[in-house]
Formats: sequence, C-alpha cells, structure tokens
Amino acid sequence: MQATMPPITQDCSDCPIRHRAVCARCETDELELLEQIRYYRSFEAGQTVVWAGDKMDFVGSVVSGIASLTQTMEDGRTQMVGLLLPSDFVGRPGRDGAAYDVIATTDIVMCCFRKKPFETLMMKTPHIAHRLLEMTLDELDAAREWMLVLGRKTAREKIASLLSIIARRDASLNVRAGDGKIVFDLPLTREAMADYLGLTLETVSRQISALKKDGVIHLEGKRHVTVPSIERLLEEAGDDSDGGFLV
Amino acid sequence: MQATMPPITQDCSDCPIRHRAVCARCETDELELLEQIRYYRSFEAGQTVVWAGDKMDFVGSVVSGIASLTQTMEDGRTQMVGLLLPSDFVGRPGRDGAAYDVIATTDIVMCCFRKKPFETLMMKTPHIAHRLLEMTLDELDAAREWMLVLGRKTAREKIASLLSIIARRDASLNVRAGDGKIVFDLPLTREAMADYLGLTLETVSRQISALKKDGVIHLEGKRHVTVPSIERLLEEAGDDSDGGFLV
DNA sequence: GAACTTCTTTGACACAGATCAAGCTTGGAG
DNA sequence: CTCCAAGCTTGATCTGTGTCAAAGAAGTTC
Repeated sequence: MQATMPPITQDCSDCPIRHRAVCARCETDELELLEQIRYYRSFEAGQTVVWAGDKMDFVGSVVSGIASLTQTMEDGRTQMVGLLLPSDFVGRPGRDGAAYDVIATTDIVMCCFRKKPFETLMMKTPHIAHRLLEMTLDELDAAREWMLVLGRKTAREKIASLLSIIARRDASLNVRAGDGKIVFDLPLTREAMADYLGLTLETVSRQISALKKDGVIHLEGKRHVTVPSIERLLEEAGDDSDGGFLV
Repeated sequence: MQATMPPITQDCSDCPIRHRAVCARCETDELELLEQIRYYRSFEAGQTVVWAGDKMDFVGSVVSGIASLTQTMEDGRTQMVGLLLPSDFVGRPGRDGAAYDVIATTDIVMCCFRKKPFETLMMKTPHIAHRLLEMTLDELDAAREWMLVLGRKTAREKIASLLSIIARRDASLNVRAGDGKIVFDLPLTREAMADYLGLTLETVSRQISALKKDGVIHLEGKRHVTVPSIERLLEEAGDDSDGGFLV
C-alpha cells in the first residue's frame, strides 16, 4: 500500500488548497516567499506523523487525505480530538512539542514548512497571521461543537452527527447524485469512528446497522454510504433543522 | 445580590489582567489607543451576557468573576463548552453573531470594546492580533483536553479533572495552606458542574460524596474544598502523574 | 421564627452502552 | 483456489450512570 507520490514540483498557484489553507490570503509575492521554504511529505495510511510530546520542527497543511489528532491515556483509552481534512493546519507556531499524536488515517500528502522560517515569515506577513487566527477560531468552534456531541448526545445521535460532518464536507467538495442524495465513502474504520465519538466499536457497528435498517442511510459494502435525505440525517443528529455549522 | 461596581475610571496599567489579557503584549502607546475605546460592564450571577445567535456588537475580556459558554439543544440538553476565567476573551472579531450563550456564573466585570473599532485597531496592531492568536491556540488546547474528559473518562475521573483545573488555577492565583494543601471555593453549582462534565447533577453529587468519603477531598459546607494532596487528585483524574496542562 | 426557595444529598430502579465472545465478510498472499 | 488476517457484525450479559422521587440544609422574606 503505497502513498500517493507527492507532486514533485508543483506551483502554489495550482495547489488544490490554495484558497482555503493558511496561505489563502497571500498575495503573489508573499506566496513566493512561502514557496521557497515549502516542501512536500507523504505518509501512508496508519503511519504516525508525529508523536505527542515529540519535538516538532515543522508546521504544515494537509493537502490530500485525512489525518487525525489523538490523545491516549496511560491505560490505553484513546480519544480523537480532531479530524484534519485537506487545507487544515498542523502544528503550533511558538511551541516546540506536539500536543497530540498526529496519525494518517488515509494516505496523505502534506505541505510542510520548517518551523523557524515559518515563524519569522509569519511575523512579517500579517496575511498569514490573520488567516491562521481565522482558521484557529474555526477549529475552536468545531471543537466546542464536538464537546456537545461527546457530552450530551446518544450513540445514535453521535453516529448521525459524524455522518453529517462527512456528508457536509462532501456536499461542498464531492459527489452528489442527481436527486438530492449524497454519496460518499467513509474514510474511517469503525474503530476510528468509535475513538472520535467516545464509543466502543461494537456500539458504532450496531448504531450504523440501526440507521441502515431505519432507512436513514444505505450501505454498499462496509464503507460506501448513500444519504437519501440530509434533512432526515440532521434530524437524527439532533441538530437544529436549519443545520448549524459543524467543521 | 448586587454585582460589584465596575471601577469607574481605572488606568489600564493598574488592571489586574494587564499582563494576561488580549492587551498583554501592548506597548504604552498601543495601550492608550485601547483605553480610548474601552468601557466596563458588570453582570450579576445568573445573568445572560449574550444569547447564542444574537448580534454581538462588542468583544472583551473577563476582568473578575467567572462566566460560562453554553450550548443548548432544542430539547433542553445543555453542555458547557468553556469556562471563562479572568483575562479570558469573549467574542470573535470578524463574526457578527455569538455562537454560544455567555452566562455569568458569578458576578463578573468585563472590559469591553465595541467590535468595529477593535477590529480596526487589531488590523493595525500586530501585538494584539498575535496575542489573540496565542490565546485562541491555548483555548483550543483546553477544548481538546476537555474532549478527552467528556469522551473517555468515568464520572469520578470527570469530577477529579474539574477539581484539578480549579485547584490549579487557584494554586497560581490564590490560597495555599502552609503545608501542601490547596483550599478553594467551588465557583459552580452542582448543576453547572454537571453541564460542564456531561453528567447529571445527581451523579455529580454522588461522586463528590465518594471522593470525600475516600479522603481525596475535604468539604466544609457545600462549596469550600480542601485538597490534601494534589498528586492524589491528579491520579484520580487519570492524568499523567507529572501533571499535564489543563487550561 | 415560620414559611419560602434554592441547592444538595440519598435511595430505588431502569436502561444505554460496555464487555465478553463468537462468527461473518472481504481481499490479498501463497 | 485456499488460507489467513483485518475489519465488521451480532448476541448475551453486566454495569455505570440516568431517571424519578423524597427529603435534608441553608439562606431569605415576611
């Protein structure tokens, strides 16, 4: 299982995350400065990108694929605390150690910057600092949204909430069958879903079966999901019918 | 029950949160600009500062007291998603509506700025923007730390985790009896604790009784807590013995 | 100081989700 | 084509926490 090769020399202006990543607000000249200190790295599904506590000498953006931020207790209980989708930022300027394990959930490609030069550039480039602030505020909102899911929702609502997030992302990025149906592949194993939702993998499996039986979703194989009615799914998630934000 | 009167005209340089709030990095001249657009507001315990979804025309810092950020589902389930201590920032530059209910848990005093002037000033003052980024990143870490608490910890561990946070804050700010004991007053009702921890108030009450019975804490009245051994408390919280971060 | 109100504790019981334990499905390796 | 491993499903049972109910503190009002 080989990770997709990184684009060997790609122009930033052709980059798929050009307008959503930390560089989104940069002008051409600023982009050139970033381009000089940028390099690509790819990781295979399952690989750990950084271990919690380790020194992290780079920061960067996910270009393609999905990674997760995970916390583990001494006795092995684990909780995923963030799902990193394309354009999401990894690492914290001004801090040496990584706070969480960063794990490639699928094969991923990352656009990295050595930390020191990036920090220097950020000091001189308000466009980068402001975009990073904006993205961090968005992540904070997403984390707080997720606190409601973890603290107060039932297992069924939790699954529906997770599917909503993925469906919503794909609604803007990906497939959508002619009628209002949304179709996507689950990028997570049952176990990863359990770690994200604070459940066991058995409960995840049971609730997915239940949602399928009740016609809220259709499944082909284990991973290919069709959502006939996104409204119905949002109802099951316990969200306001108008549909809030969620990542 | 009257809120403490706001300091009528207080100099920023005497402000108790001068070196921790969003203004922490400002030079004297920058501080003067902030001082011109600043005003104080106070709220009584229980008052709602802002309702989720309402237009919010100011941002600001908690100067004294404690406020909470709370999310409520249609059926009434509520989850506290943040505890705002002195120096914490409220509001989001660049967004009109409040994302959560902001509720005064105790009497509070806030240092407010009308949003528009603050945004303008922030654009021109990198010290403010950088400090806000730093604070937001800290809040994001705290939120993610709390996701582990909500998703994976038992009721007893949750209570111990909450007490740890309060004890830690008070260890740096407040009382500490001669021997290693930490003493503080709980600023939250059992119900507010339940909302923060994703529990019912009955479970909170039972677990506090259990921790008391086991000698992890001592109680005088309902609110006055003595922690004989912070190490023991951290163990009960399930945290690494070296004691991580937690707000 | 009696009658409230609000906050808290405690008990009895119910149930959602965890745990333990098989067994199934699928895809890749030999 | 068979075997194996990884991922997934399903069943039986157990348990931690929620739910419902009652009553005890402590402070406030009249």
